[in-house]
Amino acid sequence: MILREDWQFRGLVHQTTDEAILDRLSAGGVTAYIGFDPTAPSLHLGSLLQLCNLRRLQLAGNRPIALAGGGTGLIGDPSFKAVERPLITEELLEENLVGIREQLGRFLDFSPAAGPSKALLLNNAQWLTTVTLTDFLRDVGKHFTVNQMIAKESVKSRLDRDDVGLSFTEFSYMLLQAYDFLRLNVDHGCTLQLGGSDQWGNITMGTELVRKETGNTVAGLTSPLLLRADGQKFGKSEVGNDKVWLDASMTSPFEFHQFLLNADDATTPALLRFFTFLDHQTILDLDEATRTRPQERQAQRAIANAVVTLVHGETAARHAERAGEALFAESIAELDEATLLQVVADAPSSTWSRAEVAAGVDPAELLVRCELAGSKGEAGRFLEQGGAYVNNVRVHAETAIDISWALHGRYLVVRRGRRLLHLVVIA
RNA sequence: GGGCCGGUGCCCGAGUGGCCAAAGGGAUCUGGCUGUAAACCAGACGGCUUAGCCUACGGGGGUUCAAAUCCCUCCCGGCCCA
Repeated sequence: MILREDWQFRGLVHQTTDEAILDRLSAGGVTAYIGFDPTAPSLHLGSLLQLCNLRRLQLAGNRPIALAGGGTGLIGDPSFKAVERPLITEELLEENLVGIREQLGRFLDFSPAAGPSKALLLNNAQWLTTVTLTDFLRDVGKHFTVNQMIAKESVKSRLDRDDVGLSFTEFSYMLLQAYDFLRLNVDHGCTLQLGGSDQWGNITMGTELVRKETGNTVAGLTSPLLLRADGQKFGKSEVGNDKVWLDASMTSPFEFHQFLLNADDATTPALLRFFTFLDHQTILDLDEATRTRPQERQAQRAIANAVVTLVHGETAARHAERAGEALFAESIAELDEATLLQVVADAPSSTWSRAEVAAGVDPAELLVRCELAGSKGEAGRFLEQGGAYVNNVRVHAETAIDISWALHGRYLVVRRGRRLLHLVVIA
């Protein structure tokens, strides 16, 4: 499979500084980089497309560089007003990089066996914290005019607003990113930067800086932003308003799987192309399946299984799928003990004494103690609205729950809403 | 440093002494329909021992029977001037 054709089929190319870059990538031997945010101990769904792109590159014989934005994370925003770039300490950054490194390893080959296309993980703190101010202003700043910088679409909206300003630090961000590209070109022979379409302005600053400072020609390529059918940015968690993380302890494999399984029909063609490595014919067949038999959700299943397998492994993917089936399609009371435990393996759990359950449990208190409701008032609301279930049976405020409810004599599966679970183990 | 404007619930935003737990929108949550979807419809959306009480309108202090609303002060943001 030729990379150019594959990427065009998948719609991965939004803009390029030089269309011929696709041919060079197809031929192999190109060193390319993408920046990642290291302010959390895990990457999230928003990075998945870029991760896949790096993987695709490497599979085609190119060398991927994952660049952690530790420099920018360390600086943060001095005006405190932007929550987007929280201040981060060097120790925390190091910790985060450990987790991120492991996640990258699922997509990229960092082993020496990969030869010249062995992946690299770098941290821009390495050069951003050591370059001197005068060097930076002379070598980087002199190549750009403020006039062109304020014309960038990325800062224009901020400059036009009359309630918030744009700090000099934030404004300088594009120069820092340009400098990254310069260092990677000089030190590692990197000639391509990838990113989302929102990165276009920053990327072109980089290609320009490299050309002016070294005379080398380097390229930029952006991928389209993945949007949901309703125009919202894709990647928010189903439960709450959180991001979908790649770390199993932050977003369980089950939750992750469910999130993808619930993707709306209109988004599946893009998800299949962006997030899976399925061949073209399989993708076209799945498109067709979505069109003609949407209720089977074959595409969603394929996406969920493929992505969870890639991120968490095959076993986790199988368990997640099985758990969903049991939870939504079968009677939970009829599962044998081992299957039941496997189904709720991802859910938080707590241990209660036999005596207190035998004495009878108030449903509202049950929800609060299982952390499925934030307060008694909220618990009351869920019960009133019919959003509380024990062992998949809807319960109300006056429902008396006692030891006779226990599955296998010692479990209560408490659920709030569609898919928020908690397991009570009776000791 | 000076002048002017502003800081309201998760976000945006109305409110300029009592009728304010605070309009409206968005987000979120629950239910209904359905395909564990989208769209749509209905309801909820600070807490509690819930016809009541407590906590909340940047922080602190004050005026008043009564303050998100008035006064003082501090902090933060924006615009302009130096």
